[in-house]
Amino acid sequence: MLDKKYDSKKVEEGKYDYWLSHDFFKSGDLSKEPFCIVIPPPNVTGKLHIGHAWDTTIQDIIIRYKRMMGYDALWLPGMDHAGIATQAKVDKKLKDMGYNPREMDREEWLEHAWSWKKEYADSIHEQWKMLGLSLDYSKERFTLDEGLSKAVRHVFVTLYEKGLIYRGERIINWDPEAMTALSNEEVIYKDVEGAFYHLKYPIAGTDDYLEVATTRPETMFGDTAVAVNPSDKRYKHLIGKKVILPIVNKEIPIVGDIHADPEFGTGVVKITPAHDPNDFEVGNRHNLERIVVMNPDGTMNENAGIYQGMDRFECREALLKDLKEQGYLLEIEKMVHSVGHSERTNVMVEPYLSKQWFVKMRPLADRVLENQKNKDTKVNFVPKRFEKVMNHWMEITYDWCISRQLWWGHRIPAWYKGDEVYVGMEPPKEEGWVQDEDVLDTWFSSALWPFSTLGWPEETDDFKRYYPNNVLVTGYDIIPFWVNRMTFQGLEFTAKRPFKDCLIHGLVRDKEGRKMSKSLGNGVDPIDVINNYGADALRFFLTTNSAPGMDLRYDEEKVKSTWNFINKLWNASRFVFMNLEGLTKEEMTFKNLTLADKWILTKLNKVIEEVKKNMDKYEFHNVGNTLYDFIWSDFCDWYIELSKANMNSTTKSVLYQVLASIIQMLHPFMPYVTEEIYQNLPWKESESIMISTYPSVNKKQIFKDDKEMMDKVIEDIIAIRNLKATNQITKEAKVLLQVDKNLENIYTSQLKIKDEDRVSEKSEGTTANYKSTFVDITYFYQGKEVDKEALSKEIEQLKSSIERREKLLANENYVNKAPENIVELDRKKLAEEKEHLQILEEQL
RNA sequence: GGGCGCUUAGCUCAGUUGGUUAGAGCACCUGCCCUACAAGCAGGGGGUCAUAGGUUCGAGUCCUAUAGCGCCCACCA
Repeated sequence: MLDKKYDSKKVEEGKYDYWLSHDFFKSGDLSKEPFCIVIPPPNVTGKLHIGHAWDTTIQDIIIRYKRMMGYDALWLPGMDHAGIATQAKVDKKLKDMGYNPREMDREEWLEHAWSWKKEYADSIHEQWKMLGLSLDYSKERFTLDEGLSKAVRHVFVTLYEKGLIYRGERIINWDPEAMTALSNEEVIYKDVEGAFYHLKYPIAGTDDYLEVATTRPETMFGDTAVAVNPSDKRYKHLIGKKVILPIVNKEIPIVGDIHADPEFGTGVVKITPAHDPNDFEVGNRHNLERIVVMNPDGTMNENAGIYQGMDRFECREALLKDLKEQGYLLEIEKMVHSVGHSERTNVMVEPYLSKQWFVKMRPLADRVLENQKNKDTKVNFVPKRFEKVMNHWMEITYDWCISRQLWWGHRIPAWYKGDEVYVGMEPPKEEGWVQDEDVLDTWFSSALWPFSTLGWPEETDDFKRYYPNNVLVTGYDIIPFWVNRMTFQGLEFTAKRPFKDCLIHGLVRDKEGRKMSKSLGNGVDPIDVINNYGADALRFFLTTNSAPGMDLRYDEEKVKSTWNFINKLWNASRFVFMNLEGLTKEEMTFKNLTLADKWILTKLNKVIEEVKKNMDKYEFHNVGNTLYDFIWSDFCDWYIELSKANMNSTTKSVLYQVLASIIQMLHPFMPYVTEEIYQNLPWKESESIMISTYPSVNKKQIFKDDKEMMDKVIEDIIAIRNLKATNQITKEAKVLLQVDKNLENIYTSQLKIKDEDRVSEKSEGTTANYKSTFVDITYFYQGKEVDKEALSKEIEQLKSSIERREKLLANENYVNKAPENIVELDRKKLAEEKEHLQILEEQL
């Protein structure tokens, strides 16, 4: 028997190990249809946050549902090495321990990184366990595993051979803190207060000068031209002449280039080809020298003359001071402009000329755009609107910088010997080749995740069986980084979409609607929530409180109310068990069903239908609301109350069936408490609820007319209770009750009418009467006259509703154009309203 | 500049191809310890669905415009 109160800790204890030890999470039953989800691999950098809890719970709901629906469900777990993020954390830890990570031997450093990985992987496993995720650990992968590394090399080599990977000197986003290149997606633009510095660049051989406006004066050591627009009348005549670069005292040409916008700034742009992507292009058009003026750590190099060794921002200050003193600084115009910051280290990104590896994106992206036109092979986004996000990215994407100057990652499979380059799966046999020091962008391996985890590039059984994955679940913020890249790599290498559906959810926000962040300190640790309310409450809260694709506010009050719901379910189960004690499968009977039995069974079957429909559409909030309402209002408030007055073996069987179905439908959302209740059923179809069969609609248990009749009886009872409450009719009141014999028990039990209070004719006191199709009830009590005002109000409302409906039905347009069932409903409703009105008027 | 989302009860949110009198949780008011549950039960109040037009027999839902809030992408010498 269950305890009096739901205790999440007690319920959850031991269950996960029980499921694990019985291999319930394992996939591989070849007699069933396969269904596969691969987990978005969390970074091995720290604790899972509440967003992970949301993301993974959605997946667990889907996979548990499919498992109960008879699929061979594989949910493949794994983690991501998370290059920059992990390396930064490991470095910090080493520094705290007193080491200088950059002076360490690469191999030695990697040992530290692997031990870090192990520690955090263990902690992530622990959190998955607490969340109750039914992951098939026998198939767990890590992005740096041998198999996945092989896939990475294979992809690199193949793309290289196809000419879709190349090495070149380009302006890339440089993170001076992590000292590595970044892709565009890893740069976050933020508005910062800066200034437009107007500088005087004297025109050689004259007393005149050009006014150049720049936000980054420290890059002037790399200036190799100034540009004006060829159509700009102010400066046209100067093209071909030279200006003298202040401080440096070097002559550089004035070139005409459309890059210079006459409307912007002064119309004169300094050109620094090694420190700006646009200037790089201008440089290419005019054959300009590229001068790098900074070191990888963001300090100025030898080209900066006396400023060498200063940090880039220090240099700016010092340089401006000198420019001012020498009369070259004309004006400081304050302005807010957006500046790129590193996603990981948050430092300002430096556009930097550097030799890196790139993926040529255009052909890969075009393939995705083409495929998305085919409804049978496209990735189906849920909600649909997110497809636009991917398509737009595919339209505007440019080459992906994939090399990273890090140690933690897949080493680039390229070897150099002098000017020769070799790219291959294995190192070249001959002596003298040196492997590229760099590793690949983390997302390069993540992009292969849906298939590399299944053994690809080998044609493994798993790959053939579980690919494409059925659904990928992730947040909309990850679409550019990951979803897009999986899609083009999937199409390129497997000729298939990586997953059929892509279910997108939003972000978890705090109670005020702010994004959760470390700096605000408003993050919520899912483990704390689990400790306070249980994993089941957290899971149900997360997955039933927002529409697909929308953000979710974390609100502890709602978690509490979820806890209340679970406690309600718990107590309803207790009630059922108290009455079912010893019920065997053989004793189950559905003979002589009462009106109430038929009503709840009909409702149950409607709920099953509704729930399945919404589960299949990933509309989990609808499932949650449907079940909440059914369990609390229909089952607890009505059926259980009704059952108390009529507890026989049929009632017991109905109680059993409804409860069993309820917990099965709730199981994907609340695995622990439903398992606990299931284990306490007097008999059960399977060892665990996890492997039981999901409820299906039983048409024989649908009794439409009885259900409608019962609905009216319920309406009556509510109205009579209302009558009693508004008139303060006490328990002692006498009752004159006329009711159909078959319904008598329902009315007397639900209205708590005792036999001794019943009278057969008019009695003393004030009277209050309620009459309907089924019942005519009069109370005789001590107190004020019935409040006729309320009755009059009700009559008025009814009259206006009747009038509205009559007008509607008199409208030929409506009757002719509206669907018949809608019109029919109005006619029926009108008849009922008229009947009701008559009854009310009699009472007045 | 381009795209997307939101605006519904005091608060947080649902509302799926247009169709009964627009729903829930929390909060609020009244009355109840009735042997599943007081973290509960019974009853109740509360919304001109951001604004203005339009389409339609019928609009919270579709179209157009406007306002406010938020997000993404691009640009920013």
